[in-house]
Amino acid sequence: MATQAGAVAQPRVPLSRTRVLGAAVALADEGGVDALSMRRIAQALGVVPMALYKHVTSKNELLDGMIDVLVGEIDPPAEGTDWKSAIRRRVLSARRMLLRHPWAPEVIEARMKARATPTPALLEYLDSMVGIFRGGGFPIGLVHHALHVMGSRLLGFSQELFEDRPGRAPDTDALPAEEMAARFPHLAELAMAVAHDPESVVGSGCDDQFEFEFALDLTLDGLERLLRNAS
Amino acid sequence: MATQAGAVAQPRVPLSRTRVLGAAVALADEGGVDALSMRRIAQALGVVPMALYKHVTSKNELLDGMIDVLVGEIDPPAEGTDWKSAIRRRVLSARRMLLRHPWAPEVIEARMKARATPTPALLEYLDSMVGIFRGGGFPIGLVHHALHVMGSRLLGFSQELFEDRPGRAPDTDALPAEEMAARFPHLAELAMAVAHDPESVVGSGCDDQFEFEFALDLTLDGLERLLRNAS
DNA sequence: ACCTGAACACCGTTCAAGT
DNA sequence: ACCTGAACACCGTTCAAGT
Repeated sequence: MATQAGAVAQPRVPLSRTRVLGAAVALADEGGVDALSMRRIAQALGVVPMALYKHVTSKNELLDGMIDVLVGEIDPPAEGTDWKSAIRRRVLSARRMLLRHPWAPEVIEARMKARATPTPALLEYLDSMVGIFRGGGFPIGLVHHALHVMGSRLLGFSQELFEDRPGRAPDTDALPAEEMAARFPHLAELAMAVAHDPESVVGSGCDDQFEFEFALDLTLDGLERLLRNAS
Repeated sequence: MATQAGAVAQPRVPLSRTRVLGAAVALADEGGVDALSMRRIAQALGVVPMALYKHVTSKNELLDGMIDVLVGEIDPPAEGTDWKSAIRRRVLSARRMLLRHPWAPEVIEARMKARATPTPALLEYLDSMVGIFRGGGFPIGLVHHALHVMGSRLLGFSQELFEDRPGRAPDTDALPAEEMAARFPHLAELAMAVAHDPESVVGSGCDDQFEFEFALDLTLDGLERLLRNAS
């Protein structure tokens, strides 16, 4: 059957920056950041690798774009609440986004180290966060401190060293449990206590969501105290 | 001039795991994590690439080893002080280590996501930190919370989104200053205030060391308050 | 038994040749 | 003018051939 000349060679949906970034995010969600390559993104889109460079100038710029896609997934600030619950809600929304994209902290860390300035969407997000603090009566100098205190928690992650990593293969250098307990007695005691804590989720060891909110609230309470002393 | 057969072909200092890790850390210190490749480490050591695999089973295992080298640079815990200043000193020592190796957070983040367990040296470090909290009278459950609250600050970094990055080339997508100020009014106000703050270091914008300690102390004060309420 | 060169299966990106 | 195949300069790691 004959088709209109030229039409058959084109992809059904024309390539666009949005489609490239979408495919990249999907690839990273599936296979982690190691699975992300220009060639594989192209393959997923049914396109020759060089075609991507029309919509993205380099892999680094692609990573920046992916960060902005993620920041776009964070809920806009709530209207008509106090600063504390507005910040709290927003941070928890950022955290939900992050749980969908576990590769994000690593990419954000890497790109932030390389860039002179956060990406545009990140600037917008930070600007709005600063606006919430200001609206809550924070003097500008205290806002500055607050940003440092919140650190990466503003984006929903706290760079845990000890995350639950279910389903991961045991490390090749892992020690037997008894030897672990002998060498790291305090960690062993901690693991024991957490495992028997009725508050924590059964099987998973510790309730990450609870702990995240606990740390977030401690931080916010500290800032609230500073605000009271300042005014 | 004749030399003893075989002697001339050997490197003056025989290769060892320590030498491999040392060369890798030095390479990362110089050129960042992107400059780190097995081939380049081998070149720096005057050795064929495959020779490294005698002392290191893979690049990932090399990265783990590098992390342990860094953790080894953190000062041992101070004796005979209260928990608060012991933790504080140790964290500030970790931060000094980190300032010598700016690539560390990215590598730690990446490896921690990939491994089931922190590296052995990191476990030792965390165990000792837990020991300090315990020695200070913290109930084990509160130690658990404390670790989550401290998060990455235990290792001296707080994953700042807005670090000073002097000497970095301006981003290709950077906006002119006036447009920046218009689009991000709250950040502009903040930048202005920080620039005029007599407390901050001239030229650098904000005093990172001061802000780090400020955030650290706020966190430690929060934990101290929890401890008082618990006992 | 040890060591290592060549090879394999990838990368990101340039560039010139095609339409 | 646009698109793209081949090529370039790299990767980490396997493996077989050398000693």
